[in-house]
Amino acid sequence: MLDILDPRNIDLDELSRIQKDVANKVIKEDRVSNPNTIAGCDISFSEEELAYAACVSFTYPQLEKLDSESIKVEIDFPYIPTFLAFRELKPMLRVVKNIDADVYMIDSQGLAHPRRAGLASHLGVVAEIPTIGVAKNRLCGEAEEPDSEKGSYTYLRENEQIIGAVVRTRKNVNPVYVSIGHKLSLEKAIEITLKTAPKYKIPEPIRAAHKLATRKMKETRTG
DNA sequence: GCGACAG
DNA sequence: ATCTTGTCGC
Repeated sequence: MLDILDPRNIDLDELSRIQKDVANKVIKEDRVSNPNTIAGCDISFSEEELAYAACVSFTYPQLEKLDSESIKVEIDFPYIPTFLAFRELKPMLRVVKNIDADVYMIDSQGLAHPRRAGLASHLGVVAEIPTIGVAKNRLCGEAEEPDSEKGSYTYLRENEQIIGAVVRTRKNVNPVYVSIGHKLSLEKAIEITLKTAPKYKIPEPIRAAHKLATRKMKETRTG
């Protein structure tokens, strides 16, 4: 029996071609002038093949909660660095479809990816929505350490090109990795990231989505 | 060949 | 990502 979760049974060259195609379709300029609503998306995993995807929207820049949605999803692809989209794209698409917002913040890289097609960009291109990639860790590129004050940032570079920014959303706390997802400039992405993180390192929309997904997952485990 | 490697 | 209590620091 073929194990679909076994990385050895996957044609990574073919998936790389898909990612390069996605990268060519990414729009790096602002197609949203003044966003009034921002949503965050995330997924929580329980077992290998079961997870919960959540999306929560807020007013911007006031950050008042507007709407939320969470769904149970089947996972049919393993976690392989640089191929995260093939594991989380479908669940994200389903949950994003139910929540309306001007901009979507995704817990992953956007252009700050070896083939410039991280999950945030992939989702943006496929769903045709403005997205921002906000990751807790670096995938590729190099950058200097930003100042420890909140709001400071440095650019993440790879081969002389700026692919993202290392942003300090909280004083003396590890920075987040921000990059263009789709239909928004890097400057706008950084601005939105900072404005949606008034208190914690992780921007409120993503934080709320993560908490909702995790809560739903644990409710199913217990009850 | 070796190390790095979003979630 | 997830498994987990207390604990150090602003």
